[in-house]
Amino acid sequence: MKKPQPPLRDTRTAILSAAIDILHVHGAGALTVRSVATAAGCSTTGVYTWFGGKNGLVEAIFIDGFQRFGAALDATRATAPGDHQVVGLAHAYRTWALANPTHYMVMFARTVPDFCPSLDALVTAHGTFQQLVEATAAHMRRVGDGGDPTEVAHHLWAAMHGYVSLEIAEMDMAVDESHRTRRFEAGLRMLTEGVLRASSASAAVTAVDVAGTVN
Amino acid sequence: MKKPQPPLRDTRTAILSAAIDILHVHGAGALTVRSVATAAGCSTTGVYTWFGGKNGLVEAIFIDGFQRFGAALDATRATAPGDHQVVGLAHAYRTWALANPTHYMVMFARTVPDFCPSLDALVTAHGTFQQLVEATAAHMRRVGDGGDPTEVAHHLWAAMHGYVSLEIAEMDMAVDESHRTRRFEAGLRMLTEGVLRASSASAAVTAVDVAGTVN
DNA sequence: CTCGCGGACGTAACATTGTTACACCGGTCG
DNA sequence: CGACCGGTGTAACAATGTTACGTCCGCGAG
Repeated sequence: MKKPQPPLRDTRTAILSAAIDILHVHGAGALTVRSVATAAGCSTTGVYTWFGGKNGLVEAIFIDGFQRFGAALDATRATAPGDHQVVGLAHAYRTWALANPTHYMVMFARTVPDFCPSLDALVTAHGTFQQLVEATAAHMRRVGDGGDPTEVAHHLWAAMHGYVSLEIAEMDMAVDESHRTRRFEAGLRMLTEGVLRASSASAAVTAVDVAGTVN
Repeated sequence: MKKPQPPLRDTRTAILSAAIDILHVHGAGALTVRSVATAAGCSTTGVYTWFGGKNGLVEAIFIDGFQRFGAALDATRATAPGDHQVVGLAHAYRTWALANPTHYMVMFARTVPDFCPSLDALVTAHGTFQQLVEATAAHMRRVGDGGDPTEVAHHLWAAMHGYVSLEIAEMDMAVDESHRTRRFEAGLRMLTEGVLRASSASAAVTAVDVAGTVN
């Protein structure tokens, strides 16, 4: 089979990076096929030859976002392998999301109306999530918690996503940035302490009797 | 000043309800001025006379959503005034959000690209949030917690929003609905117990020393 | 009663956006 | 050399948000 891929894919990467630039600078509303094409130095056809359309481009943005996101989390895990790896990961999570709010929203909030991530894209997202699971598992092992790390990581993820996405949507009525940071850290502390405190509690996470709590 | 408003605003309500119907049934991507106008039985001009454009219409949807959301939460608070009012409120929160996912996303996730809620809209949203604050305050009073109810309510809100919005975006890899429900309830239980447990903890929420937790 | 005015409305146009059809061009292989 | 095939650009088409303009109706002034 011929040369695997001559530098033809350069236009593909040019288009993708131009799209991500536009998304970061001007928001999802400015992410038009024409603006991306002109920024990439080609015509609109290029978007269709390399991505099949706008949805394909958004999916590439989605996947690329999770790769960058995962890389940022990975870097944090590598440089801060101490006791508070989960806490460091959470801070990296929030830092990346607040530094790339539009990208984060494309990944988590379906900012582009008619876009639905494919299975491949969801697999990439799942891989990023696994980092949180691993860090959580290490943390729980260190503390002697016998619960299910995946489930605990889901709780952590949901909480981090809640704080961060409310913050991005400017729906938390916090006065200033430092207040938001303190709130996030306080919630994070409560969570980690609460999750780790009782092994029985996190064991009950996977099979909890529910009936009594509703009313 | 003449009659305040003769039934002229009927077209306004017709347009708004048609828009909400379309949003609920076909999603935010199908929310076009033309489709709304035809569904409401008028021309596209009506949207501009009554809402000033698509952004105005989306803002009306935003406000109406928070009013309905607040009414649902209010109803729950009225019918379940027992000990677990916060828990009941959380369930009502999740139930409403999962029953109206596209509406919820317009309200919290900026699904419509170039829409930014005005100050009035944010005031309405804040009013809905106050219900959560009041229920939290009552709960904390009952348990003797001396922390700041507003801050605690923010933590609860962020967590609920995290679970629910991940669920709506199909980003939580839960097998089935009951698993998601159990997860939500387990997280909610952890949260309420954790928040209430130590008054000192929730007092520290408002002024927590941070420096040591980052690394 | 007539006239004029102003608000609500519809028709039709315009700019923008996603998408597609078609022609071109350069390399590769028979 | 000629045919094919993939990447590219131009130009068109349908849909959408928006606006200009004309129309109709109700109401108050003269």
